[in-house]
Amino acid sequence: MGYDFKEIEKKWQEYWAKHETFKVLNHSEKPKFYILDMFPYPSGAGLHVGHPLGYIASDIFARFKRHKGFNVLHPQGYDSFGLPAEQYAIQTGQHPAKTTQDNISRYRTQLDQMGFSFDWSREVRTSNPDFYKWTQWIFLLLFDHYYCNDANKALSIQSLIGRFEKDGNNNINAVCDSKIQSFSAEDWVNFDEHKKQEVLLGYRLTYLSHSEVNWCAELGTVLANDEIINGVSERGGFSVTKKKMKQWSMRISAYSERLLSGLDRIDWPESLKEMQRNWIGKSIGAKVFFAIEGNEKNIEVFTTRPDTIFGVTFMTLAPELDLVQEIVVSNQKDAVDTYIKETQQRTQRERMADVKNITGVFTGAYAIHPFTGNRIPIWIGDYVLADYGTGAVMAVPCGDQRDYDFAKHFNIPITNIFKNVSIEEEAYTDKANTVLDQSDFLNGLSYKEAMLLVIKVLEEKGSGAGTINYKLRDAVFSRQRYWGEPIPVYYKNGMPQALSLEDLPLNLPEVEHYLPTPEGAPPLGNATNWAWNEVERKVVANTAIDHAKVFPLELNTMPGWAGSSWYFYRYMDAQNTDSFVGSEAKNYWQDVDLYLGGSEHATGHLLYSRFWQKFLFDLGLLPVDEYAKKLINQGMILGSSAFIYRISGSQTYVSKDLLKSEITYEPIRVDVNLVNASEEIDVEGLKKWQPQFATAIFELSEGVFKVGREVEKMSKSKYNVVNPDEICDQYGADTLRMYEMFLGPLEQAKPWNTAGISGVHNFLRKFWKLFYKEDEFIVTDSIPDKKALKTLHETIKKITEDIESFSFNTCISSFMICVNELTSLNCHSKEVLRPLTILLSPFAPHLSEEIWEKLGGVGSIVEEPFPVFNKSFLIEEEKNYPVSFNGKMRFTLSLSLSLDKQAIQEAVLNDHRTLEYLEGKAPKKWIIVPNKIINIVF
RNA sequence: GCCUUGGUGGCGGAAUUGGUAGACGCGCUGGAUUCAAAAUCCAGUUUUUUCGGAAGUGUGGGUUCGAUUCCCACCCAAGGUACCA
Repeated sequence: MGYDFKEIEKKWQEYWAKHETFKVLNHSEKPKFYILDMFPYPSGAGLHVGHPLGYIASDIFARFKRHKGFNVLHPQGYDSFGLPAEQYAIQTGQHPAKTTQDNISRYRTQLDQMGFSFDWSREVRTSNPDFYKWTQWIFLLLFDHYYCNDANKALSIQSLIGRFEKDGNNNINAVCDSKIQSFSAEDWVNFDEHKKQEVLLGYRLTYLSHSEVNWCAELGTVLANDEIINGVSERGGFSVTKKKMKQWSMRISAYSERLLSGLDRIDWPESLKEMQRNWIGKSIGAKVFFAIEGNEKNIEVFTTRPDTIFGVTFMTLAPELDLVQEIVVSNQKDAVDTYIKETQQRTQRERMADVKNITGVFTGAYAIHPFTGNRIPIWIGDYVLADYGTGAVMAVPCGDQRDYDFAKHFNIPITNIFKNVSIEEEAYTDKANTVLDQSDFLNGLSYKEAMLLVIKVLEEKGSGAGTINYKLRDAVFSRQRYWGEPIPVYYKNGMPQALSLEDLPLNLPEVEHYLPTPEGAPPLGNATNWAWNEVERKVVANTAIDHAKVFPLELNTMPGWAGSSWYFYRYMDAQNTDSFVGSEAKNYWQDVDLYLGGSEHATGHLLYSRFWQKFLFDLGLLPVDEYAKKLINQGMILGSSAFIYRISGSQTYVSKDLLKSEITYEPIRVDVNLVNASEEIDVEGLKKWQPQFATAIFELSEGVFKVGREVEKMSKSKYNVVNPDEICDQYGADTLRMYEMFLGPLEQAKPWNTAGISGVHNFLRKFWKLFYKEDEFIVTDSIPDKKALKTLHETIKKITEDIESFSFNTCISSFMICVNELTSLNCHSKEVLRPLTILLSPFAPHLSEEIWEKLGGVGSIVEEPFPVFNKSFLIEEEKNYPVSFNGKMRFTLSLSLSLDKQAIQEAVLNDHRTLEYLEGKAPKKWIIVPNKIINIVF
C-alpha cells in the first residue's frame, strides 16, 4: 500500500480540529511566543501557491517553538475590505459582502488542507462590524488628538482647547497645518464655533485637506495609480486628469522622527529598514523666503544647500502650486496654462522617470534675492514636485545637476560660486570639498561653516531658518469607494463632527449600485435611510426636512490599510466586545515576536501600522511602541505570465515564433491555465475565455499557437495564478509544504515552477519506507550502530541551526541526505527513527503524526520536546585535507577532524615535504579552517 | 529616474569568516529488474581537451598568495514609488 497521504492528511486534520490541538490560552506556565503572518486579502482567484510560502514557513517555526516549550500564538484572519470585491460588485451587482464571504470560505478550505496550526478561534476579518467598530474607534481617537512637539507625543484636543483659552496658540509647539495663523486667548474666545472647529481641524491627527487625486470623469470616480495604464483608465480606457478633492488625511508626518529612530530598536531586515528610512527621507537644511517683485507674498523654499545661496540664478515652482496663478504675468499666461495642462495629464511617476526631457515655462515674474537684491526669474518646471518640501526650489545650477541641466536647456545664466572648480561640463555637487567663492560673507568657507553662518544670518534677517524636512507625506485616508470602513463622522455647518463610541460601529449601508452617484458623490451617497443610530434613523424616516442635508454623514470610506494597521492586537482577544483588546490579553502577549510577510509592504502597511502603534502607545492603550520585534520578508513567489501578441490596430493575433521586428504588436495577457507544457495555447479555450477573442483571427505556426512568457507578480489581474489545490490532491499537503520550502531561500523571490516536486515526494516515500515494508511496521528496538547515530545527530544539529536561521531549504537537503544514509545502512531502530520523526514534524506534520501514533506516542506529536544534539555521537575520523603554500604547492595531510590550530601547525612542520619547502623559515600567517583547508603564508 | 533585492550547469539551488565551486533535488544518458510498461534500484552528468591539463559563478576593472564571497563602474531581471493589497 505504502504512503497513503490522502487518508493520513484527512485523518490528522480531523484529529486536530476535534481536539482543538492549536487552541491557545492567554496565560501559561510556558514562555509566550507570538508568530504572525500578514493576513491575506481573500481574492476571487482563491489562494495561490505564493500565499502559503510565508504561512508554511511560519507554521514550521510555530511548530518548532511548540516543540521547544513555548506557548505559541499563531493566528490567522482576512484583510477583507478591498477594491477587487468592489469592482466585481460593479460588474455583476453582487454584494461585496457575499463575494467576500464566498472567497473566505474557499480560502479556509484551502488553508485547512495544508495542515496549518492556526488557532482559528481567534480569526479576524477587517470587514466585520465587530472588528471595524474598533478601527472606527481608533479613527475617532486620532480625530480627538494632536501632536505636541514639547511632550513629543499625542495629547488630547481637549487639553489643546484649554491652552488656547489661556494663551491662544502662540506658545504651542505642535504639528499642525502650515496655514494656521497665530491668535491670542481673546481671539480664541471670540471665534465662532465654525472658526474654532476649523482651527482645531488644523491640529487634529486626522484632518480634512485638499489633496490631488486621479480623476476619471467618464467613470465618475477616482482611480489608483494602479488602475491607470499609459495615462488612461484600465477599465474603459478613458482619460484621467489630476483634480483636487477634499480628503481625510492622517498626520503621519508628526511621527517622522520616531518612525525613523524606532527602526534602530527592531530586528527587521536591514534592506527594509533602509527603504523606510529613505521613504521618511529626513534631510537637514533651511527654509528661505524670497520676496516676489510686485507681490506681497513670499516664496518659501526648502534647500539642503543654503550655503550655495549666492549661486541662485532662478527659481522653479511646481506647476500645480496655487501661487503660480497669482504671479504669472499676462503675456506668459497662455504658455503657463498650456504647460500646467500638459503636466496634469502625466502621472507623478512618469514625471520622475522622465528626467532626460527637460521642460518648463517662464512665469514672467521675478523674486528678489534676500542678500544681493538681484532679480531672479521665476520658472515653473515639472521636475519640482508639489508635495515635496514646499513645492518650490531655489535653483543653483552650479551646484545641482537638475538645476544645471534646466539652466543649460533654457539658456539661464550660471554663476560659479566654487573656488578653483570648473563647471563647464556639469554641476559641482561634492559637499565635502566645497570652498565658496563670489559669495559675499561666505567667501572661503566650507559647506559646514557656511551652512551654520548663513542660517544664522537668515534667521536674524527673518528671511529663513534652519529646518529639518521629511519626505514622508501625510497619508490620504479617504477613498471614494463602497467596500471599506465608513468614516464615523457627520457634518454640521460644513464642519466634521465625531460620532461617539456608543454609536459605533457605523455600519456600511446597503446601496443599489456601487458606482458614484450621478452628482459625483462617493458610492455611499446612493444609500437611503442611512443614519448612525436609532434616534437618528427615526429622524431620517419621520421628518419632512432633508436630514441628510442638515447632518450628512461622511460618504468617503477608509483605505485598505486602516484595518491592517492594528489587526495583530485583535488576535490576542478577538471576541472582546468591551475593548479593542483586553488588558489581560495585551499585557500577557505584549507584542509580536516574529512577523512574516512580503517586502512589498515596506512603505505601506509596515509604516502605517508602526504609526498607529506609536499613537496608541502615546495614549497608554498599548504596552510597547514597536509592535514586531523581528520581521522576516518571505520572497514573493512570482507568476509566469503568458502573452499573446496582437498586431497593433487589428484583431489579428500572431503565434510568438512568427513575430516580425518591423511590425508593432501589443502583448495581451492570457490565462496561464490555457497554456500547455510546450508553451502552446488552447485557442478554442481562449475564444470561450473572453468575448474579445471569440471573433479574433489567430495566425498559427505549424498548427499551434505559441505564447510569450514574462515573470511578474502573481495576481488575478495578470491571469497567472496557480492554485495549490491540484498539487495537494496529487502529492499531498506534506509534499507541497516541503516543496515550497525546498524551492529556494525563504527571503528570495522566485518564479513558480512545479518541475521537481517529485523529488520531495520521493523523499517522503523513502522516509515512510524506513518504517514500513509493504504494510508491515518494521521499526525495531535494536541498538543502532554508530554510523546511524552519527547521521542522526548531524541531522539534529543541522536542522536545529537551519530552522533558527530560517534556512528551510537546506533543512530539506539535510533530511534527504539523512534518509538516504539510513536507508543504505538499513537502519530501522526506534532509537534513531523516533527523534527523526519529531525533527520532521514541523515540515511534514501529517506524516509525522501518523508515524508517531504507530511508534506508540501519546497524544499529538506537537507537544513533544525537540531532540537535542549530542556531540559525543560524532565520531572522529582521519581524513585527507589539502594544504596549499602560497598557491604554488599543494599536498595533503592526514588530519583528524578534532585537530586544533596548534596540532595542525605541528603536523605541517613535521611533514618532510614541508620542511624541504620551508628551508628553515617560519610561516607568517596560518589560515586554518576546520574540516577544510590549511593555508600558510610566508 | 529614484529606493530595495537578486544574477552560479539544461533547470531550482548549495558553498560557514575570503580557502577543494556546483551539495541536495529535477531533468537527461546508460545499466539492473520486467513479456512490456510504471514503480524501484545502481552508475554517470559545468564546458573543453592533444586526456597532461585548461577555462569557468551577468560584463569590465581592482584588492589578495587565494575572490561566487570584498571594492569600483556597467548590463539585465524582480519588488516598491504614496488610492492594488
